[in-house]
Amino acid sequence: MNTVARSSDADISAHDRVYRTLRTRIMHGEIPPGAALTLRGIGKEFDVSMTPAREAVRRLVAEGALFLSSSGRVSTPELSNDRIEELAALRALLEVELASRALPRAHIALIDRLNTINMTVAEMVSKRDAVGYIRTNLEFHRTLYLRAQAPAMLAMAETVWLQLGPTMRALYGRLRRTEPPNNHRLIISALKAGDEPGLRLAVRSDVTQGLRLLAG
Amino acid sequence: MNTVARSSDADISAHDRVYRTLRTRIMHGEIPPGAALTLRGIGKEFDVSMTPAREAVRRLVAEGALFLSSSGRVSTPELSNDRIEELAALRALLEVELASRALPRAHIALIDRLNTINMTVAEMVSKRDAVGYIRTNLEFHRTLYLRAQAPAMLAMAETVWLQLGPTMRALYGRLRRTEPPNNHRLIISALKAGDEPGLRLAVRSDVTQGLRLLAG
DNA sequence: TGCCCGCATATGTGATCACATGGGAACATG
DNA sequence: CATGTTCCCATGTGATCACATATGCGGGCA
Repeated sequence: MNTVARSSDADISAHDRVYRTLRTRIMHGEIPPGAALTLRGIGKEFDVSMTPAREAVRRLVAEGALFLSSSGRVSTPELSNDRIEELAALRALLEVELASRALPRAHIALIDRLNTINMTVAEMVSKRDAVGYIRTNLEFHRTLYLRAQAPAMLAMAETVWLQLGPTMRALYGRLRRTEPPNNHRLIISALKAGDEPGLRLAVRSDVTQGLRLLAG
Repeated sequence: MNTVARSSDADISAHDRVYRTLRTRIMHGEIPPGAALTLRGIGKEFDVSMTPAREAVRRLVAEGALFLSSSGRVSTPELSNDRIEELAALRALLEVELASRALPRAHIALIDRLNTINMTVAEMVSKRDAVGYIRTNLEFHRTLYLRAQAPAMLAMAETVWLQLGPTMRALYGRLRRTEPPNNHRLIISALKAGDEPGLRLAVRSDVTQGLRLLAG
């Protein structure tokens, strides 16, 4: 089977399909930290040869989504506390700016959509669905930041999410909280009121809260 | 020649050698915007097959250093003004934070090194050596930011430098200025004085100045 | 029983090949 | 001379193979 870019499968290249699927899995916390991946295993799962599997893995390594050992083996990263704190600081830096830029463009339709997404987030929390929570929580943030019209900045924020994916699964998995997200309501309120300082504070709190309780 | 990881060449893998070389070229502005690259051409230059060339290129595309057309051809990016402004804003955001974190650790030895580097920067400016200027200017910034002990943040800043590499070459090439970098002296002064607000302002000015004069 | 050594194999790396396709030059046409 | 068309080849994609080596397991030895 030497078929290249077959017109089924939406005309997408093989390595891109593999890349996108793995990226989503990692970002949403579907893979725990430290899990090993093999090129032949990936190839077998996606029914492709090692070549596209290698390209997808290389790309994910470049984005910090996967860790490459000195012998070339790949696995999801196991982040140190220092690294987690640094990534949290990066989230704060980037996302506060993104929210601030989105504020003047945040009309009522956006706020409605954020409210709807936030209800799904609360549902995931009550169901203790860690992966669902991470996915909808990121959807909440991305929906807001898309309004900032700053694609490079959003891409950087998503890269940070990607790096934190497996760790977030581990953290929220052991967290066991049931309260719906209070900071999200603060974000929506600040958007409604056009309150920029309040928005910056709410985003910063939302982004850094879950990562503070590590310390072990 | 099927030799894998031959012990000469510092035991570094072929794709890594290609990657590092291309990355440095791009970041230092040795390649103009819109220049096309081919896998076979890269392979021929580095005396490797297409495989490591592809991996290196993929990685650089993932970092935004190269642009991948819809048909798979790769070239250095030609950035829009909006994109340049956004990347400048990212530089400001990240590098102000890095400088601020480096400030409490900036002892006299560091300031001496920065002064030395800055003399080389001035020399490059007087020689109108665009590539040399970009290289030493980035060395100035990296030397300072290394003190921040924030590797993820520094990596992000370097990714932004990488994306701006070819564009910086084009901008400074048409700039033709001869004044030595004044903002660098302001940065050093603020470091000596332990003046954090002054440092933040100086870094922000230094980072955003050269990119303001585009507007066409 | 615990530890170390060796071997089999799983795994990554790089080369090479077959193939589809897009880009650009050469040519034709108005 | 300008513009559209055709065709060839340069180029990217993916599969497969050969090879070096790290990993991990099993057996032997203290």
